[in-house]
Amino acid sequence: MLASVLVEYPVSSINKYFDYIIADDVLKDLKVGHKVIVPFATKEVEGFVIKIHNNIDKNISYKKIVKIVEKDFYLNEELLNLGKNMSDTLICNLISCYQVMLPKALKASFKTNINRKYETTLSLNKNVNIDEYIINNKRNKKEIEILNLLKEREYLKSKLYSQSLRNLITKKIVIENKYEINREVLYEEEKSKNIILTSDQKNAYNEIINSRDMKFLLHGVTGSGKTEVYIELIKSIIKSKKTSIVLVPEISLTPQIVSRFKNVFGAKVAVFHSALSEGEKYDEYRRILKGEVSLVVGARSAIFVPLNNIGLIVIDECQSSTYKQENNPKYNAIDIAFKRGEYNNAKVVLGSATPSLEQFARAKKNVFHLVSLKSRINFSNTTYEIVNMEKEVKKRNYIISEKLDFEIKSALMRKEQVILLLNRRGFSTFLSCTNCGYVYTCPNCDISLIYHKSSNSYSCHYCGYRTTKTNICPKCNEESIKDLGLGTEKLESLVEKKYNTKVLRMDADTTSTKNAHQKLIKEFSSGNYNILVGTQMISKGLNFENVSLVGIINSDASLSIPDFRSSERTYELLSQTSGRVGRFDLNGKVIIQTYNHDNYVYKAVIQNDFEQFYNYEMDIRKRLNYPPYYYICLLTIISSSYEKARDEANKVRKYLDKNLNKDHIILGPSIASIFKLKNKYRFNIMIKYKKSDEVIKVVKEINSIILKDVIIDININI
DNA sequence: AACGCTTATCAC
DNA sequence: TGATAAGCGTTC
Repeated sequence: MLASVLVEYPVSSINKYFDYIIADDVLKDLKVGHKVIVPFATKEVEGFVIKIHNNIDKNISYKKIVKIVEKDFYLNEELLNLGKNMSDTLICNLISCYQVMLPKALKASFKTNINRKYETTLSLNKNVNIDEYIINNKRNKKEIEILNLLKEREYLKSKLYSQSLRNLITKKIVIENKYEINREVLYEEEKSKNIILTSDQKNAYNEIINSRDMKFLLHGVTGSGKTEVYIELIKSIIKSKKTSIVLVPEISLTPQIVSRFKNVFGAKVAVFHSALSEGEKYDEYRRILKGEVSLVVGARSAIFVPLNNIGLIVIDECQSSTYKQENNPKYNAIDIAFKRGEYNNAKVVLGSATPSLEQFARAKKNVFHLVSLKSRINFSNTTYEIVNMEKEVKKRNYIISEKLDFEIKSALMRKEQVILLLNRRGFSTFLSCTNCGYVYTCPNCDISLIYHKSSNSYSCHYCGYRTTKTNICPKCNEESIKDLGLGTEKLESLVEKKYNTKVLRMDADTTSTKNAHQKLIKEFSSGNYNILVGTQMISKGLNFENVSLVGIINSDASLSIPDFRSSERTYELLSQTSGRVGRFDLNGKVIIQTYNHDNYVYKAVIQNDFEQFYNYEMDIRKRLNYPPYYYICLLTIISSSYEKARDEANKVRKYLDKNLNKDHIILGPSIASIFKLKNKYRFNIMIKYKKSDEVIKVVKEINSIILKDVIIDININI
């Protein structure tokens, strides 16, 4: 027999099967989906068995499979088909689709050892008369001490480890029992709070459970208690002996939410998030394989867990862009959820206070069954105010307006806490020479460098380039580099001085170490700090009882990003951030500073009116042929040579014009928004389309028409 | 991706 | 003429 093996090199030139002979001793265990080691050219590599067959080609001299990597691990039929489908629709290598499904410990490319964890306990050898041994070895006090302990009960080897113990083991007086253990994911236990659903939640639950529909959008304002509905749904799924997956954006996958599920479902839950070590992830994965798990809670890649008999998939905060993977395979976990839902006949529930336009549009067209949660639980009054910064600038208030200043002062006086949101990290946002006007840019990218005071360096947020701070202009050699613009670091020190109070900063720079995110949240909620300054990472999911004021310093930054989704993202950011106040007894205030006060986004935000925003934005999308009216495929042509990138991009455009029919709108090539990145030049071509089949067929062939050293990045359905 | 094999390039 | 670099094609 032969096995078709997909070798674990994610390269397009070997994105195909190689056949190997299956020796009899391997054949008895081998399953399709198993991982195997095979000789490949001069080396041995890992690969997946895709097919077992008997079509022998006499012209090929076959090699033999060396061995199965792990007998109890194989990709099941569902996942094998899913990977195939991903590779076809996303236009990427098949092997990378399988790799993305696995924890790192099962990937060949991950060379450090992630082993199973074992524990060794000790017990006495029952065939030896211990008392007799003790009498004969009276002088050996240490040994006798150990033996007396072991008479009572078993001990861990690590607890009693000594030379005497080693002697006892070699003499076979004491026996070692080695067994495998799981690394445990710790969580905080809650005093069992019996959840009683509100009538609103009960209705939502019933509507989902009793409906024959399979796809739902649970639209509930911030704080309307979606999680309780999820938990109730999962309970009923477990009762019917089925399993569930809950996806959460990484950022909101905090210990709070984890312990919430753990407290209800106990050992039946497996958790996947970035704070776990690879070993812990591996153990959680194997618990699923063993069938010990009926609920998986995790971020994006948890959608691929090998659960059988799935009855429910929940995607919380479904508007989040983190469900789309940025690098290959560029899958969207929500699309995968629907695929797995269909295969398993499972209900898929998207939940959000601010669903994406595409999602809400589908709900309106009854592609998704819309379920609304309207009433907020335990919410007090929140008032909104828009501050026109154009007027403030005339009063020389560049950063904090009169109104915000007043509110901060009164909140601090009442001993309440304040959150200030600024969506730019670093100290300053650009560096410029006051003498010659030179702007300090990254040598590898077409991006201005950002000054970080804490590390005293200039750094590029795109390629990671760093250089130490200097005031000398590299162009005119004058000592006249000035840092301009406002970042979280500068805001932190400014606010600290202005209000003479303790300020905590939370952004990618202060949360890069393990569990730092969690520590900072604890610090702030314990009341050690009065003001929290942060980027968008503070906008989601955090609940602080004592926060009564949220100030959004420069909401225009997010609005002016050149992307058709910038209004939508701004609406989401603002309404999510507003949800940080008034969650408990305190009345909340939200102050939004902007230079575009008459923009429709603000009007919808202060009225908390998603539908108003939706209608306005949909009208724009329709006029400009953007999603949900058209799908978008973005091609990026990348080369270290400017001319090559430009010429190949033009070539691609001509090819598309020739092969795609007139229903497609093709734009470009245009210079990418970051034209030069990591020393490579980038051109974009955008295809707007209604049906994906033809686009996929045509785009798939692009690789064969362009130069081999030019990279084409394909992003279908962005 | 990684390796071996063929072919181009250059100093002498 | 050899020695090294660059390009190319193969991997069951």
